[in-house]
Amino acid sequence: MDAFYASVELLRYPQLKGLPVVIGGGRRKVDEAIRDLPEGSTLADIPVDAFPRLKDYVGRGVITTATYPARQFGIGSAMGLMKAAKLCPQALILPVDFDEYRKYSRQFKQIILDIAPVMQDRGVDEVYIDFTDVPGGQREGGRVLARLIQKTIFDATGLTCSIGVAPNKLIAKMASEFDKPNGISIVHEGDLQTRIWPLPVRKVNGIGPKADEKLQRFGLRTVGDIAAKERDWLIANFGKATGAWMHEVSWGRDDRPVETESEPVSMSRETTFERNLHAVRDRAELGAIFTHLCEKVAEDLQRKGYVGKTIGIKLRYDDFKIATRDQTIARFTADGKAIRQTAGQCLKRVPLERPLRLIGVRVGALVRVDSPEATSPATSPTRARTAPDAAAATASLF
DNA sequence: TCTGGGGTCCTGTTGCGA
DNA sequence: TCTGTCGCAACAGGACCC
Repeated sequence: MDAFYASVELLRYPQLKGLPVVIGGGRRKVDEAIRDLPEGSTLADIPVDAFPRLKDYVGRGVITTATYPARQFGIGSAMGLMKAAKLCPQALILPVDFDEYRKYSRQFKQIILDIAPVMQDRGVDEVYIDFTDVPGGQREGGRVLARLIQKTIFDATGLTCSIGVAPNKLIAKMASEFDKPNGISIVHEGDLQTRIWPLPVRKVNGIGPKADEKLQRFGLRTVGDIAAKERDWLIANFGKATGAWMHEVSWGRDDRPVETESEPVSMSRETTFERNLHAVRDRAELGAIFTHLCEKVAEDLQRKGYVGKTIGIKLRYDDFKIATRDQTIARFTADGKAIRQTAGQCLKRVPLERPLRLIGVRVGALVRVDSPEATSPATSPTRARTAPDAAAATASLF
């Protein structure tokens, strides 16, 4: 298989070109900051001076994405806004406009589908493409097709797009980062030693901060360092699955196909509060938020045509520790009240002494509402396992 | 100084029935 | 009847990604 990995650059406000800009923050907060901007103006025609600066932003939130000039200051995705403000106080801050992103995302994917129909959706701005069977796909090692895709997307949307071409998804994704933004990188099997092995291990999709840290402890800094280790050594130190996976990855091997369709496994809604809330003191407020989240998940399920039967909750305490509880019920549901009821049961099994900063509701084990399972008679009640922390329940607080 | 929201997948533990 | 063990499903947590 030959794979493309394409990602579009969604920051596209021309007047902001070359400036340090971050997108992020609580939507509400940033909206407040730009409330006084000219009526009816879209972000694209707002003058640079009108945008708020990071130094003027106060409150919780993280960076969703940042322009390359902003990255020069050390700013990156998922960084707290307060920290980013220290690094580059003059950076402009824009609200996250997911509706807008989704619109462009659909366009970008449709264009690719029209050209190369074997496409895997990887989120709002990224896709994998198997172009093995695309007529002319092999010309100049894929470069001709990549250029066509870039040009078509740019003409239709004004978005630039970085593309990696390689024998598999793993390498294609890494290749796409070689020449950002708006680049095309082609990596052949024989380029493994020269182009992949020198990369830091963190560049591998699937090696995050934790795995990186552990690898560093063993003195493994680059992909090549991993490749130099025996497979058995990796398995002994990282576990059977992870160790074997690391070995394969470091040798550039990846046989995952490009998956053109997938069904969702779960849907959830969660929210971080403006200030920490306490289960007792802020009971009414929390209860209202909790119910609202259940209704939102129910709406999402109904709108998308799914029902689920594993209901779960998630709490994040003030110390950032997370607790989750879930429970599988006998019948599939997409009903807000049913979700609320089971989620409430889950809540009784979790400690509620500490202040909370986030609460979330999740529905998993999804099937399509029109599938046979969805309407089949209730399965025998799941074994009620005694909750080990049932004693921690602080009465029925919600 | 802090750290969003929506997901997926994996791992270890535990309880249950065969 | 008692006990061990094995596999499965459910659950909790955590890593990771966009």
